[in-house]
Amino acid sequence: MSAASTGDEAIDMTDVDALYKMAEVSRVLRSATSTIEKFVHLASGTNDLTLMHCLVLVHLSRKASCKQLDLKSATGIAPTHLTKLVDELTHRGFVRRHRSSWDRRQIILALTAPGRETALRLLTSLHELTHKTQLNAIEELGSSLKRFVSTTANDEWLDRGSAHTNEVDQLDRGDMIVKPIN
Amino acid sequence: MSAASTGDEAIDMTDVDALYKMAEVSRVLRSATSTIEKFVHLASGTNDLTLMHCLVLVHLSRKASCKQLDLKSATGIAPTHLTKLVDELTHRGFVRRHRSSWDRRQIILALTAPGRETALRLLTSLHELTHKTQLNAIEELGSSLKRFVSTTANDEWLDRGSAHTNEVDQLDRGDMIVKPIN
DNA sequence: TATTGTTATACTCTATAACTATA
DNA sequence: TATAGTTATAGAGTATAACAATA
Repeated sequence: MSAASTGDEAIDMTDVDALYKMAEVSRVLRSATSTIEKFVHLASGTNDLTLMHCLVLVHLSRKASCKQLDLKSATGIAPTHLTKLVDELTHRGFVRRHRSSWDRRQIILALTAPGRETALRLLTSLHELTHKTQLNAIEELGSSLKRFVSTTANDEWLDRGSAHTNEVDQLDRGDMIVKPIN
Repeated sequence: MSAASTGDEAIDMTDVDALYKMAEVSRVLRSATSTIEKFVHLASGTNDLTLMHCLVLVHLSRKASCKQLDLKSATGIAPTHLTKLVDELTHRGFVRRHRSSWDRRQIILALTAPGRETALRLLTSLHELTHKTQLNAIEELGSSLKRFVSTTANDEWLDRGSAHTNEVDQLDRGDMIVKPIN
């Protein structure tokens, strides 16, 4: 109920309202996040898994195994945070960590049986409860914001180039020899 | 570059992609936030003002004075955080805090001359640099997310009613007798 | 030297609870 | 008792820098 919703919707929207909207979207986003997290709570039994935990679980459930590097680029989670998330998931017995014998710098991740079950239950919940409309809503969402950001980012005022290091992940085989660590 | 963008845009979007999108939107939102914050940095001279600081500044610049309670409901900022924000803005000399003599529980906020200047410079920057498209993008954004949240929130699975205490702010006069505190 | 991952720290915003002062 | 605001704490996620191990 910011000042943005006091009359002529998108027509008379002033610049000020952009600020209100930003804050509102940010809040609603948290709300949506916690909604999804509730699904995982129900699916997993624990109440300690966040949206980012879900992301990791779901991504891993799609592949037999996955390099941590690919997980990073696929989810966009900061490496420093990813380490903690995998720590916690490993500690809960959902994920196993291996070290690649091919390139010993890399970590290979794989779900355990309970981890895979949990991920599948989460996906089932999401499938039952989300509808095309919602998915499309989220879809539009991302592109809308990206439009906003890219337009302003190219402006003369902002010299500092935004370090966008988005690389696609495509090169995971998941069939190399690995050894357990943790 | 999540797994969501590997082919048929919104058509073949699976439930999984909702998760990726959520995380992506969250990240892009931060990006947009920092874009706006750069405007304030340029307008204010300091680099220590966040989007929420902007919100407060801009909201205050629209009224002669403003109850903190109204600021809370207008911006949606948590009371606990609002205290800190106003602390900082007061410390920077942008805001003055008064105690209402009418209801001595309430705090009345007003911009100082530098604060008002900064707010106006910020608004000018925003006006020059944002376009209708971007504003509409943000507008759609909020409603999209809200649709997602409200649809899932009414589900049988989630019993805990979301405590939505959104009240509109309309009752600030800004012409009552106030006394300085800080 | 460059890359992968870890550790540690600081920061922003939220949520909660306990508290003061006032109504 | 209820309301306005403050304080303190914990949490999630990000950013950054320093570091180890490997390539």
